Amino acid sequence: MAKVLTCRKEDYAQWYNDLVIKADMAENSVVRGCMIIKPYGYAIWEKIQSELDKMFKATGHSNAYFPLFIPKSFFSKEANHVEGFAKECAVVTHYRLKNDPEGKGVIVDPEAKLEEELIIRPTSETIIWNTYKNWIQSYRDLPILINQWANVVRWEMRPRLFLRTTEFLWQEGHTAHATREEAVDETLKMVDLYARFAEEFMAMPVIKGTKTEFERFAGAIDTYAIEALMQDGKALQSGTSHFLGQNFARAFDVKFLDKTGKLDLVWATSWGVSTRLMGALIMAHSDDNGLILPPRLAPIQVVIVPIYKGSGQLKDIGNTARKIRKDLEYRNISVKYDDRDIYKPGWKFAEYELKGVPVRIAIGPRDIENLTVEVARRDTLEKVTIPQDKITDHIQNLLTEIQENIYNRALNFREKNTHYINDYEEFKDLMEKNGGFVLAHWDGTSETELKIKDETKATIRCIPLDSPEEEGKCIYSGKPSKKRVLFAKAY
RNA sequence: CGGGGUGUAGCGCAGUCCGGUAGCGCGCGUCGUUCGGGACGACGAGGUCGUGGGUUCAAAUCCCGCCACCCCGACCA
Repeated sequence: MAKVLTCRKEDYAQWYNDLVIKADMAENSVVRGCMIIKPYGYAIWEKIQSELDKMFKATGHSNAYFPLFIPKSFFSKEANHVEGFAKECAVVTHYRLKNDPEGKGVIVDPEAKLEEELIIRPTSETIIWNTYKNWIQSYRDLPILINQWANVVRWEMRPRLFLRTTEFLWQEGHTAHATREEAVDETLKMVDLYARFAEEFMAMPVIKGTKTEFERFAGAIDTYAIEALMQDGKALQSGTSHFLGQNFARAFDVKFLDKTGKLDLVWATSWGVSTRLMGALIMAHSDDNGLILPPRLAPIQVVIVPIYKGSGQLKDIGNTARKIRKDLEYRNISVKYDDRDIYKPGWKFAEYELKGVPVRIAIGPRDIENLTVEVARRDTLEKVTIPQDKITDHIQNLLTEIQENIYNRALNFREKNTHYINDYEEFKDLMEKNGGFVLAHWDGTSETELKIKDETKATIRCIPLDSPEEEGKCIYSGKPSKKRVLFAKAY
């Protein structure tokens, strides 16, 4: 088969780039760092959105929409928050263009300067808390459980398709609560929800944990995250949920009267996942032939390819194909029958493998004669011949099996690449060679964390929630430690 | 911002050293033969050579300036 992708072994980053483009998911735009999400890529994002949205609603959240522009002054209200985002904000200073008097196209009209600059949201805490101030007076107004689907802009130094783009799509939940406990519960509930989504829909095992002070969200008391291991041994932070304490309520003066008539600041959380999940999905499962999509997120779950000579054969095959499609669609399986005459079967096989379609059915004259079809699965590339009257059940079971198989494969990979390390030399050696997850003891100081980062490029991805209490010594400083933390090189 | 590289047809590139008709592969269009793992033939369309200046009879090619993009680092969902 003709190679369209760079091999993973040869150059993992190049393989990723090739795949995103060749599978027709996205391309770079004329604006540096901003991508064009193409229909096939967007269809996957829509599946992600749709499933998450159902989960948010099932946990009591509603969608709303807040503005793209945020007054500059809002960013000075929460000190840590501005420090975290100031370096990467796009700023709107003018609101009008005019023809260049010297005839060189258009220029920014200097007379149309804004009194106060507007910041294109890098995240919406500030404008949302400024709004919540007007919505909240009493404990009866709480909780507020809102999510928004939006685009945000962060002026990153080095963009990569899906993984780190200047503009990206995401959802951001922003909730307001009467008590600390309730807000903490919400934070945990949402990180659990993300983990469940990653594992059940993306077939991607994740580790839940809290971030260290150094890695924490700007303005948060606690940041919880899900971390996944990619095939090149690097970690990808795939979702975060922040307990914001009363920081934003304090910054925007959002108070409420409790049942006893006492005035108190409101407790906050925020949580989000972004189009970065697309990158995670690609890197968690795919191979040198292309994308491998989990059936639960694949826009096309089954493709039917006819193999024929002449229009007579195509007609018989078409009738069989359409009947199979109808039976599968009846069970809510999405099916594409590709009878385009401009491409040969071999071309189509390669194309749908590149695009990660979980199951392919091929029907040729041989099958018409024998009342069979050929079924190929994308995850293992295995092909079997199945009687036509068994096909619907077979496909339905196969989709479930593929979903489980790619999850287990990713889980096995992670287990093989998760190491318990007690020796710093061993740690350095591992980070240099294979990467992967390392569980090691840490003395809890940012100083040690930073030194390890400088020396090995590995960072503390999280302090895993399920990490057991255990007496140990910090891998770097030798000071006592009670818990292992998760180290990895990260995206 | 530091280091490296690249701008030539939709895409990938050669041509630049040594100035002289702008080329190759893929893709695209028409027609025909094909079709169980990326088919083949014939004909055809398509380029301000990133940009501004300079040298020259003549510039993709030499000289000077500018711009853009990519890769490696610091930043990051």
